[in-house]
Amino acid sequence: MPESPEVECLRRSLERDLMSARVVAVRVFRGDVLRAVGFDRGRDREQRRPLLGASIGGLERHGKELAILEAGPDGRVLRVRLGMTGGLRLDPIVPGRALARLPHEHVRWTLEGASGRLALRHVDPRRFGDLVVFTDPESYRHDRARLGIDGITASPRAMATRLGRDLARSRRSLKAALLDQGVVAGLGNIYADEALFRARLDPQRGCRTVGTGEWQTLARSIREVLRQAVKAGGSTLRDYRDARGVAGSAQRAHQAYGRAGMPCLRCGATLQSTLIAGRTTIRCSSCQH
DNA sequence: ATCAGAGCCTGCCAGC
DNA sequence: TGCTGGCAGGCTCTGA
Repeated sequence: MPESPEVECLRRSLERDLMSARVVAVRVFRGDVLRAVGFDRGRDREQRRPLLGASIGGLERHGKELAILEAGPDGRVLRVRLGMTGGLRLDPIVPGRALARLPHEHVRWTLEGASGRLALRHVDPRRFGDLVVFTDPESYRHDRARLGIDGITASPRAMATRLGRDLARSRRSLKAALLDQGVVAGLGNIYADEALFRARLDPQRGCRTVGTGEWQTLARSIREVLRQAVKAGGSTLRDYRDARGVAGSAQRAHQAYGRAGMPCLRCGATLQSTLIAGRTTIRCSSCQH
């Protein structure tokens, strides 16, 4: 489902209702989507009832990863990676009426807060995503250091510096490099193509041939594409919804992704589909260089 | 260092 | 109608 704009929209749609709410019950329907790391004692408990008893202190996003933090300096952290088809949804709980398990619902948290009683449900048909409980914020942030600079929040200047630093000597193609979450975090197949299209850079081009000015252009394009997608509520191609079931409209603004065989909106040439780094890539061979 | 390919899963769609 | 193959927004491992 999601690249970082969709995860950011999901985060925002959860934030108000989850803040300060308390986890009063947890049901794990499918244990193999869940892992608890770093717990000397209580690992078993966290795997059976992750975050039980927690008051939610915050929701963070970095790249495509979402973290739900228990309040307090030593609070537990639940890291959510949605993979291709994962999602979280929030439903009010009506007294006396049980919520049936959704297809592919793997974990359900029952929360009590200012918004009343709510069910937070993790749903993921393909199960490419996972849930990990960390003992505390520090161990979570240590793990998160694998990720590069965040494409939505980083300044274009910092992003350009990071791109140049990590990639200037790389033999990889630009497309492969943008999909690497260790450089800039948050781009997936859609927004990588969109950012390269806007920057007029050929996805097949080797990183080593890219100059300083072009890294700056690319950094601006990345930020712009991601931020516009957040404003539009994310891209809903088939199944993405925020926590309240609201679809996004960013797909209407796509200029490259999904437009193979159609005319380039800049120059009119036919957009081409190629396979780069194992992923379908759409590009205009006449105006991306 | 980098790439292709395979694998992890399920759902959907086009073509036969 | 029903089957088959191909494809999908992610990520990780293997072997070359």
